[in-house]
Amino acid sequence: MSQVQSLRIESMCESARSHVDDLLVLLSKSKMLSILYIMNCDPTPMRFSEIKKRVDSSSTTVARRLGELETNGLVTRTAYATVPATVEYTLTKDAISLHPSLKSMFEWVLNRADKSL
Amino acid sequence: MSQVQSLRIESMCESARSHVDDLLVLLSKSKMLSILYIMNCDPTPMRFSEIKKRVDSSSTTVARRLGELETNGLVTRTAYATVPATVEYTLTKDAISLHPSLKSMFEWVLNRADKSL
DNA sequence: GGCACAGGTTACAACATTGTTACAAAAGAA
DNA sequence: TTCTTTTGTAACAATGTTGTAACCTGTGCC
Repeated sequence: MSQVQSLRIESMCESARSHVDDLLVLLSKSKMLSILYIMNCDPTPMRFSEIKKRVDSSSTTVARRLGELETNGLVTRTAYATVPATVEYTLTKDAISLHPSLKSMFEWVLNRADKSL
Repeated sequence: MSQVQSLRIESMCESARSHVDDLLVLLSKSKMLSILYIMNCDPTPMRFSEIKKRVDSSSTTVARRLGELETNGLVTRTAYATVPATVEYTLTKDAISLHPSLKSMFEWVLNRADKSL
């Protein structure tokens, strides 16, 4: 293999690794796993206030997380021109496909939390 | 149900919820999922330097993460009086039981990272 | 007009986390 | 004696993240 090819492949791997890292950083942000889990458990469009109530965090943080999820194509945001405003968030297919992992991870967490009581 | 009972149960739930939150905070710390995944994929005792190399982070952060994992009963640390010092880290049974979730989560991440190239 | 509501945004101060640098211990090799 | 190695720790400055408080929109209701 030429040095050029080798370098190109290496840089591809670098790029792939950085994408992986980006995703892990995204998933590791505070409340992110909770938001995904909550939305996955109740797979109907969910309103901002409902999500905020369930994850128990500030508007700022919830808005930030939802924005990041939207940017990364994991949720879609739909605003309705009602009064007062209604906004619904829905998980995309990609996010839904994460559900099995998320579910078993939360089962592990719940199980462990139980034991430590 | 008496008010006392109701309060007790409520406080138990509060306590359980806080344990869940603590675990999620732990798992959401930087490099934590990577460390658990790396160690789970190669389920033999792993040395500090090997972990550090594979997660590609500073000694400080790796040491902090491993310390937190040990505190939470997810890894055991064994030091050998060789020269220079040798220290091996092993996942506990509890951490190993997280492997299926972790594995499918990483598959999802890798899959998504691939697509975004 | 003034208030309420949902769903945010902005600015900012407080707090948390990170990597860097320097250091340490222990003993064998040069 | 000094160098090397592994596995860290301590201090600290830089950076990142959080919640709070204030504010905004648009409109129906009193």
